[in-house]
Amino acid sequence: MNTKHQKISVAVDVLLFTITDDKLQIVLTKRSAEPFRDMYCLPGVSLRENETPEEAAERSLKERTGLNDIYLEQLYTFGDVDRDPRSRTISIAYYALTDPEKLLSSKLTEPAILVPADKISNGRIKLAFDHKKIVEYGRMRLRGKVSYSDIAFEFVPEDFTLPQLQKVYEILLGEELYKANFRKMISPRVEETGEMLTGMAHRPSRLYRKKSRQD
Amino acid sequence: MNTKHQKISVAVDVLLFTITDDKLQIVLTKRSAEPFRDMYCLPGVSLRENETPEEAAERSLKERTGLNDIYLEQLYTFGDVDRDPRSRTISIAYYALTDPEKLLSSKLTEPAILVPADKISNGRIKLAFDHKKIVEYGRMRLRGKVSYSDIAFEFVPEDFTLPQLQKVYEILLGEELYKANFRKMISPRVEETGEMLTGMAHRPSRLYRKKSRQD
DNA sequence: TCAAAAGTGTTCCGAATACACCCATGA
DNA sequence: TCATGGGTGTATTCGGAACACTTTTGA
Repeated sequence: MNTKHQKISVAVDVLLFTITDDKLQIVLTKRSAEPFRDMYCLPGVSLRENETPEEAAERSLKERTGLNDIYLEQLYTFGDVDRDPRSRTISIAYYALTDPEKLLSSKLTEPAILVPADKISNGRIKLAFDHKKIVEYGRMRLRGKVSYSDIAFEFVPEDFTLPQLQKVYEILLGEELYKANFRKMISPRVEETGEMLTGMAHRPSRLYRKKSRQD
Repeated sequence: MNTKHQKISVAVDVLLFTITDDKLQIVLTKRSAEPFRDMYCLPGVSLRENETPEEAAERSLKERTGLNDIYLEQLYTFGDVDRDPRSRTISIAYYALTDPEKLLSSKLTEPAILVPADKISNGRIKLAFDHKKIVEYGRMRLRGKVSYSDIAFEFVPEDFTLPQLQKVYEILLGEELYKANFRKMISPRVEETGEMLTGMAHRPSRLYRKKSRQD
């Protein structure tokens, strides 16, 4: 490893997922400058000398969405030689997860919008740079992690009902689940709050909370 | 994302795993310059402007081990602010897998050596920079991927016996497996070559090959 | 003929799947 | 009272864990 000077820039881009309207959604911002002016892209920042990539990702999130303290994990580093037409730039991509309540209450700053992930995947919305690739990679990771981790909980508020949580699983996995079996699978990981969610034209559902530590 | 000039260097480090003497082994090189002179570290290169991180990883492998065309996958990008005392440097880490035959036949170039991963984990061998962290992260990933992927096959020659392959699984998982069950699990993914491995003081074992495509 | 490791068939168990049913509410 | 979705118990299936056994070689 030698440190001859390189002319390589380092960006940190963030893929913020949430679920609203029973769809996986992603936060985008509109580019105000060339190249790709007026196209959408992932919120990103240039890595500063005195911050870690993770801090840069948090900064980007904070700037664009006002969000703090949400699930954040490094996704992949994209480094195609021509991914940025201006200059050689690598992008350390992170993905973040939040429940829509938190996101909508802190409201997005101006040019940021929430779009269904499917509209990117199917090409209805085109993204600048190689950001579509980043989105696809992130969706893949998300799908892969659902079944063996607790990430699904990141998409619901602290208190939630099991039907709500089941819906999240179904959206992330892309398939319907059997109610009874889902409950058996999830019940060791949650605990009742004692509260109910009422007001529906059917039986009220119990509210649950994630168990802090599996026994 | 803006492209104000940064003074951030980009390195690509490679964690090459193999298995010899029934132990997981890692290729290291000795540093010839300050800082950390004479300490061991992972083989790495400085990312060039006209190459992708993956190409840089391949170049590093080629330089240090002569190896081509082996399993290579991006691991993680390490970016602590003070991970390199000389200047701000991020490291895009890759990990590579090879069977020992290939590695030993193409022999390591001078300062490169093969050491048991455990000697790094338990502190008997100290590495420069944050490379111990990279090693631990790589071992974690390796353990995680064994059960749901085919990476174990990368550690055996093209033709191998099931006891050989089982040993690889045991080393990667860190636990003993039951012969009969291991065979049932693995048999749909392999096919017999028709050859046998003879010369042992016990029943000869059949040679197998990885099935190209699962039916 | 014996030790050592290769190789195989069968039982056992628990978790995931599938099915069938009851419950509480607002309209 | 009924449509709607919440909630639960039980049978069934399947794959992994565990066990017991036979086979083939060199020494």
